[in-house]
Amino acid sequence: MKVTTKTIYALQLLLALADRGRVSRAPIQLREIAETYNLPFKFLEQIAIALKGAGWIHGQRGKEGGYVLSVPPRQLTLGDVLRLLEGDSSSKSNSHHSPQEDAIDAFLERCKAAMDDVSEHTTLADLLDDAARRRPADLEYQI
Amino acid sequence: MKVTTKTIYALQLLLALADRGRVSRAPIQLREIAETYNLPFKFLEQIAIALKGAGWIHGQRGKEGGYVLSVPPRQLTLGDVLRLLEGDSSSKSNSHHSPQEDAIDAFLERCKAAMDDVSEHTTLADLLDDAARRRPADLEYQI
DNA sequence: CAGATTTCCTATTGGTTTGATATGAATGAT
DNA sequence: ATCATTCATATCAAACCAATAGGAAATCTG
Repeated sequence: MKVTTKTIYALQLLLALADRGRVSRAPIQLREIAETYNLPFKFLEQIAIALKGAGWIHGQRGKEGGYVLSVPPRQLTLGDVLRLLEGDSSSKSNSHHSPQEDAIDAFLERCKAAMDDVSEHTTLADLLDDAARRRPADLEYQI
Repeated sequence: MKVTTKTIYALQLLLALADRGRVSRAPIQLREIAETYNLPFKFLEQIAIALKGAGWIHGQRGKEGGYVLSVPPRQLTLGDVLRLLEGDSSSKSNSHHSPQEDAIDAFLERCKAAMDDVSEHTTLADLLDDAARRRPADLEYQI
């Protein structure tokens, strides 16, 4: 029902990397992203590691290091991101099955399915496009 | 993303009251519901008070007291229940509006809207029917 | 009226999650 | 070598969650 700020930050990070990746292939430092978007650097670090674990970004260590998106933005669905960061939530382990509980579970499952239908059909590229659309035209050239 | 057990219990309570309400108009005690469905009594009490506050159930105090559903099951949507128990979550107060954040917010809003579309169109009566459908036929007559 | 019973109300507790910071090791560019 | 950066853990405070506790208020029965 409620999405954590960790997930929001992750999306912002992915957005930033995708945005920069359109222009240059040079790695981008977390420190810079944290500053430009006003995000807690150390927290971002943890999130970046998680994203790296999923194989979506590549981290280059050392000086001049940073992160690069390692997946085409059109190929990464926001459902993927939500699933990674919001836990699996598929606690099918409840062995008690009263008809009432089953009906409730089924209802909640339908809610989740409706949400998934949106998130699985929205890609990072879509999000990037939407952000660009919301950016005033005269800022398009500040890149 | 994750629904609390409080909400689950609330739905079970409403289901129980709706089920009993089809037969008799006598109030049903929380103690009994807690026992038959194996729910923590004191916790149920709090939930019942919340549901009463929303005007969906009526509480009768004293001996032979209990709770009665005070709303037609077909009129109470599960969206109503979710909204009451899962907080409002409409934290539109964020005055910082980078295009990126806006795009992310819009995406999450679309997810929520998809969920709401299901929950607002599912009523307690639907849930009751579904539970009855899942109940073996030979238990229909145990009432 | 007296007593029993049930809802109503508020506080508190233990445990988990969340958001964030701290510290330092590993690694790579120059 | 040096420095900057990712990588990896550990820790912390605050918030939230599930549940319990204790009693006040109301209402039925006798």
